[in-house]
Amino acid sequence: MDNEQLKLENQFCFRLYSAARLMMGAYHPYLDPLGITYPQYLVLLVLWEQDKQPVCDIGKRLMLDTNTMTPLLQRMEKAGLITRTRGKKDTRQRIVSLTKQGKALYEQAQHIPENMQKAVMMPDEEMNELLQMIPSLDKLIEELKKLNK
Amino acid sequence: MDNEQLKLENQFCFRLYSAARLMMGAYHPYLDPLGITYPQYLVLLVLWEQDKQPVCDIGKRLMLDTNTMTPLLQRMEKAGLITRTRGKKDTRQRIVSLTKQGKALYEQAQHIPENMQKAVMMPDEEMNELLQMIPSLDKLIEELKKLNK
DNA sequence: TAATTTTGCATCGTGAACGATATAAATCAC
DNA sequence: GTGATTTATATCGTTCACGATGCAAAATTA
Repeated sequence: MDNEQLKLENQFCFRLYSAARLMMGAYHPYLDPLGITYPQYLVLLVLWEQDKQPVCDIGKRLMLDTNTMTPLLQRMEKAGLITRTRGKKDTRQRIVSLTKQGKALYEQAQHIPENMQKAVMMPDEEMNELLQMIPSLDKLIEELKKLNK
Repeated sequence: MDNEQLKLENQFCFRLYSAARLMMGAYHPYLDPLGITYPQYLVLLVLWEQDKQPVCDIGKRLMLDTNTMTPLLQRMEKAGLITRTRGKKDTRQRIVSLTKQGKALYEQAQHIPENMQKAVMMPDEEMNELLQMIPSLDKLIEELKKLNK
C-alpha cells in the first residue's frame, strides 16, 4: 500500500475536515452560555445582519438545503429564538424573524470573535497566515459549489 | 447590528465549515461506487497504511473519540470491510483488521486523489495556493487540539 | 386559461459528531 | 497485593448534514 497520495498525511480534505470540527469545538465555551449550537449561531449571524428572511435566503447564505434548515429552524423556534410566519406575497415561504430573545443574544455575542481569537492564542504572524488563506478558501468554495450542483 | 466582526462575511470558521462540507460532497462521485462514506474512507486510509490497529490508535489519527469511532466501525464491519477482534495482550482493545473486501477497495481507490484534483478543475496557480495553506492549517489544527483538551 | 415546470418547504431515513455516562481491564500508588 | 486511577471501548440522546420523496403554491409555457 504505497500510493503516496492515498496517505492520510497528504489529504488536503482531511485537514479541512479536522480544522472545521476542532474550530466548532472551540466555539463551545462561548456558545454554550447562550444555549446555542454553532449552526444556530450561523443562522443568528445571518438574521442579525437582516431580520425577517425566508428560509431559502438563509439557506443560500449558509449553503444549506431546506432538509437541513427546516429542522434547525424548528429547534430554534422551540428555543424561543425565532418565529416562522407565512409569507404574505408568496404563501409558500416561511419568513424567519428574530424574537426579542433572539435579538438580545446579539449583545451577548459581541465579544465572541475577539475571544475566539484570543483563545487560539496564535502569534500575530500565524494569525496573518490564516487571514491570508481567506481568498484561497473563497475560490475553493466557489469551485466546489459549482461541482456540487 | 453593526459589529463588523459578527458579519458572516468575516467569519473564518464559516469558510472552513463550508469548504469541508462541500469538499466531502465532491467526494461522493468517487466514494459512492465503493459503497463508503467520507469518514469511512478516512478509516480505510489509516488501515491501508497499517492494518490491524486498535480503535484508539485509529481514533488518534483521525482525532475522533470512541463515541464516534465505535458506531462508525460497527457499520463498516456490517458492510464487510473490517473485522473487530479482541486484543490478546490488552483484552480491552478491539483490533480493527481489513477484510479481503476492505483490502480490495484499495485498488479501486487508487485514482481518487487525482480524480478529485481534476474535478475541482482549478488552474495550477490556485492549486498551489491550496497547497500553501497546508502548513497554516496544520498549525491551526495543533492549536485547536490543545484548546479542545 | 389550461397544462407543465419550477420553487419553497417539509418529512423520512441514515450516517456522522459529540457530550454524558457506564463498565471492565490494565496500571499505579502505597 | 489491595485500593485508586487511568485506559479502551461501548451506549444513549441530541443535533447536524443530506439524499430521496412529497406537496402545494407560484411561475412559465402552450
